[in-house]
Amino acid sequence: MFLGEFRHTMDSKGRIVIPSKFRKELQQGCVVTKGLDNCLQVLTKGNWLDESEKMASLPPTEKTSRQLRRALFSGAIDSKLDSAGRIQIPENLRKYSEIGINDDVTVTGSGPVIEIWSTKVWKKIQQDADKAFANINEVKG
Amino acid sequence: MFLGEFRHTMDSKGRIVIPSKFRKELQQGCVVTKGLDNCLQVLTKGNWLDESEKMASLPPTEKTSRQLRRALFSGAIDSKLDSAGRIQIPENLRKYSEIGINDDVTVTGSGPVIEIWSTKVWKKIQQDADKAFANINEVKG
DNA sequence: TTGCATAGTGTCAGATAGTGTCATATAATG
DNA sequence: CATTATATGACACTATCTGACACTATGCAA
Repeated sequence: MFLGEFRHTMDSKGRIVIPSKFRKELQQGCVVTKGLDNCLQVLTKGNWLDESEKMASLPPTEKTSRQLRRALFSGAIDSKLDSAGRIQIPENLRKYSEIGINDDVTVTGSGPVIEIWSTKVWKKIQQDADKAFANINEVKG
Repeated sequence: MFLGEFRHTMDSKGRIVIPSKFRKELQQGCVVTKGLDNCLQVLTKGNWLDESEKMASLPPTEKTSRQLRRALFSGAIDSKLDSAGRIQIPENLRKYSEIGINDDVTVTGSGPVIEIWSTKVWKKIQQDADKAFANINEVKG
């Protein structure tokens, strides 16, 4: 279970530090994939296998299932922490998440997965989320 | 399991570099065939046997399955990586995939298979794929 | 058959991207 | 406050990619 919010930066070689609290669970390797709203997700090997098995079993003759498979697998990368607790983010995922070299990054624990955000994007998302949350409470009274 | 997305080019002799992460699994030789949606597929010997058995077992009375089978078998070549990790793409497959000499190529991991795309085609496909992926996650989430 | 043209193969070297390690700075902990 | 752990920048090192080029094989024409 991953919890919390952490500020980091992407180094000049495209690497991001994973907060030390998260490292133990990822020691056996992890998979980085595209998440919604331009974030990246980091999954443990176990979680990834569950996800991907669903996809692999879809019939390849169906166009949409082919598409799903492509999106999932091409947007994923199998990785591991280096000795300093960092992971390398490949170019296509940097682009997808709008995280450039030396940019600020927010890493959040989100239950079973870790999410990585460009801090710029994160702030915006969080404002929206707060707003929605406030509205719900108003309605409920 | 093949994962990720890589940019390369087809060299002046019709060869394509296979990303280093994929090479280990292909060391024992590989099979290149026509894939759906104008891509080429690269399979390990083992996966090729599985796939081709599946195809062979499709009912030959169905017209589309006959067509699939013909495309799959007639378009297939068995190949191996050269010392620089490249494979030679024969003319008929270059034509099928719309990859010309010196063109940009995108190589994607798609689970059990590797797909090779003209980058031009891939960009289109990827948009669709990402959309399908986003939709399914919205519903789930 | 011989010579020529074309396609494919093997090898190499420079450029670049990725990886590993270390030292310092900063933050967390007792 | 002292001590430890963590984060980040720097740098050297390695692997990979790419383009070049020479060599081989094949087919075609003279």
